[in-house]
Amino acid sequence: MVQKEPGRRGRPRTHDPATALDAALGLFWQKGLEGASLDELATVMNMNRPSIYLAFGDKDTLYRAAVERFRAHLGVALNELDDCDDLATGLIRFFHGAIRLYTSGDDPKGCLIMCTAPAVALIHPTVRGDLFQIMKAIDAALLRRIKHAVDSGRLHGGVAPRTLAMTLQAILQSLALRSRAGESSASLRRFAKEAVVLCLPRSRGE
Amino acid sequence: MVQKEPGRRGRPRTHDPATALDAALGLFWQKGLEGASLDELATVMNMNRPSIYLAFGDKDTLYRAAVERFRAHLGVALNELDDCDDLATGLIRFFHGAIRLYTSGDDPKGCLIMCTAPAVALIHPTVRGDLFQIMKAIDAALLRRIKHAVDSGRLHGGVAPRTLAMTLQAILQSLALRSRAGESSASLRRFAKEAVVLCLPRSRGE
DNA sequence: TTCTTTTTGTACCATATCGTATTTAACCCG
DNA sequence: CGGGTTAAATACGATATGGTACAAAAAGAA
Repeated sequence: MVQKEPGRRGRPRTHDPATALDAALGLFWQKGLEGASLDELATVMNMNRPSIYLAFGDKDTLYRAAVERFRAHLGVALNELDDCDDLATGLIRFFHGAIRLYTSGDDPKGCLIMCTAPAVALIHPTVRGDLFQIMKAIDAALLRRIKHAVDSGRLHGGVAPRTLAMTLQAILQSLALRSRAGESSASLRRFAKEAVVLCLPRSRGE
Repeated sequence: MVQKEPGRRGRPRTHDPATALDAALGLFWQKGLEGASLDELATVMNMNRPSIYLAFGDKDTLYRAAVERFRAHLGVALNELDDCDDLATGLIRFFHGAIRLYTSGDDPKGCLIMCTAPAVALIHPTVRGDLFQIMKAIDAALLRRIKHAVDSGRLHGGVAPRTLAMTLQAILQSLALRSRAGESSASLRRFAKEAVVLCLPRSRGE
């Protein structure tokens, strides 16, 4: 019904795993790991519970898959930094893209990862491990971009690039938390723009 | 058993409400609102469930009381900023105090508010409102201190104080999330120290 | 002592939850 | 068409949960 792989045996699945995972992601995003029940998940995924278990494993595993998918979205947004010569404008674009994601939909939900994973991090050590790795990966991605700007002479290396990277992620995390708390996207955009100016040492160009 | 107020009628309570609330705070801090069951709460509080309801209301209300108590702790730490003439050293002290709080105990738990409230913010609008108000209050407290430094000529007013205040809270929030994710307190302390240097425009004194 | 008041403690209940055993359906291949 | 294979669908079960009714206890007041 959904797709026809010729060599595929047995009854065909009526769902597309990717869209089903996206639906699960949406519910986890809104309600968190513990707030989303399997019944609700089954509803939004258009699957019954046994099928979920067959396709994705138990609830924790499904949640971790949703987290990984969300992380991939962020990774794509991070790569957009490379499309921009100027680091400052690239960062502003990245932050504004994040704000758009965080405040999309009926009610702003912030970041699935930063807003829902910490709550269960101490109960689910694997989730905590995922969270730690994701933060480190974001640090690394920002650091790579910063070093590139320093090497090409467009950024004064006055402060440790590592500290700058962590501060930029702090801003990203704050955007995530604040949007979930209900702060307006206009306020967040203003903050992001001015925070970049605050944090970036003057580039030689301007 | 705990205290004898002369005019008090009825059977005396065997628990101290303040210490019971602290115990509940500890469990919510570790497991979040949904992860902490009433049975566990009753155990750590040394109360049975009906007594909890009589003293604190339902689970959500108890959680909000724990959040308010934690916020008061942060408020005290924020006031320490006034004890220090130099804003930079005051901020570093404040951040280091927060790190000490976030990484205290057997396993680091981060910030009760920033790490557990966002997960349920969309399900419990009152919690989201509390979260919003708390963020605004922290912004305001930092802003007040920044303006004071500007007025007394110790801080160059190059960037909007409001943006600086929000950026400083972003650092605080990042300390909360990162400590919960398992980052070492040594790394966090280094970050906090260097981030303050990065964010604060040079003061005239140095 | 007896009554009133307030808290404690036990028992209970309706429901929600996660997970699975089992049956039924849909498709490919021979 | 019939056997094999895979997934869907129904049903079930064991347990956990939030919340409360009710009884017992401990104090002051009369």
